[in-house]
Amino acid sequence: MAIQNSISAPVPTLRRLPRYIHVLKRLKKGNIKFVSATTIAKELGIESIQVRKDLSVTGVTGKPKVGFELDKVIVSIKRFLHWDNRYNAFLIGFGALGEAILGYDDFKNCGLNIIAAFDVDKKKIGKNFNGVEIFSMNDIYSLAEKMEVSIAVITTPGNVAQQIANDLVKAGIKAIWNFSPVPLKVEENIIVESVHLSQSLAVLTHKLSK
Amino acid sequence: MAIQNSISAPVPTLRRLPRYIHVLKRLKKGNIKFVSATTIAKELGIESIQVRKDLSVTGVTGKPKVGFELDKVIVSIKRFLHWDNRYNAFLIGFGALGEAILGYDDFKNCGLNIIAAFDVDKKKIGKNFNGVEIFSMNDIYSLAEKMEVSIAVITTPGNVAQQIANDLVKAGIKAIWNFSPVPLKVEENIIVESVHLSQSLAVLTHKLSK
DNA sequence: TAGATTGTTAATCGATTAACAATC
DNA sequence: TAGATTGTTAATCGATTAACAATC
Repeated sequence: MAIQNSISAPVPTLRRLPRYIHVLKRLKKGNIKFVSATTIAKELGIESIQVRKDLSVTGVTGKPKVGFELDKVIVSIKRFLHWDNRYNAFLIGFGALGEAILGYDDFKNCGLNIIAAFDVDKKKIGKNFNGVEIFSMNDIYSLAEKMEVSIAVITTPGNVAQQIANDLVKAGIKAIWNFSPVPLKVEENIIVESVHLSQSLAVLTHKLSK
Repeated sequence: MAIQNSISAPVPTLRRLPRYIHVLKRLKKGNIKFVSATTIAKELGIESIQVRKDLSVTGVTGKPKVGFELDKVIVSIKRFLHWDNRYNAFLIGFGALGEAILGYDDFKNCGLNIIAAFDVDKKKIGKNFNGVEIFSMNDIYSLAEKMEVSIAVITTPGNVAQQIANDLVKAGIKAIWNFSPVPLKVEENIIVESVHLSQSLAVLTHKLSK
């Protein structure tokens, strides 16, 4: 099987694409059919040339003078991000953050299909949240082997995150969305995307004068 | 009063600095006093030259052959990010995400001091969580005027976020940590730092082959 | 001392922005 | 048609990486 996915894009572009979807969906409610790069740019406070460059990587084309067809752009971005299907996912750690993620139904439109959650807290195990059952941490490996899971969302404390990651990789997981504070070490072909809110906070507080 | 804060740094550098603190604190537990840029880099899977460049912006210096003194680096980064003091903050929206943020005590070490929370849910109003009282949304403006608040953490749905931002800016807020999905429009001198988890998810799913 | 590491200056790389022909 | 907008190629900008002298 040949390695596909040769079509890539700069990470900053990938990160802007969901913002375009958001704006476009909002405009769509106003019954608008076509939109120019300038309009999208204004909504987001960026430059129109950047919007055109970004959209071009998804393969969508517009009409000079007219702009881009809303629906075509949305479909094109979604396909490019693989948001036109859903990857099965495990949620590891069902604290407040885990609950926030599981409760946010819109992630279903972002390729994420959480099919099981895991926690150490016996009071939570066996319960059901938003249609997803919460299992014991001990069941991760066996369930991961049984089910077809691509993504692990790790919201546990740092001290257990690496071990959990190891287990999941062994069980065949392909990608980790890491909310734990530790830098996970995994083999080359495993995708790790980490969210560290303190990084965002650093940008904010640094800009604030004392 | 002169405008200070002329010392700046690239945003990617600002975002890496908290990661260094995390690694350094971990090493400190092992009773290590000095560390080389190479060691830090290896822990994070990046290049040592990048670590040295990043650390240099904070003003800290190391000793050739020996490396950097752990404590000196931590103090230097914290000062640079203004994490050596705390900014008073309001948390607007006390859903699962708001609870996760309020419950994460380590943000206190990242310059963030949440002094009040706000929600529309009458069942939550008047309650206390992690030492912070939850008020009615209607009290935001009056309380913001009374208290010395620098930061607003907005975790509300998108449809009310802009109005809340407007009110808070009028009441004298300086920065907004925005978790709502809408792009907030505020006057030039207000700092807005947005967290959109779908952006991170886009990077992950795009890399995943179908 | 010799070797390792810092810190600075220069080179490279990649993303953003500009310019402009093509086109509806 | 004239004007607005796309899409592509080139120029600029800024971050990353390389090179290397200074130094403990």
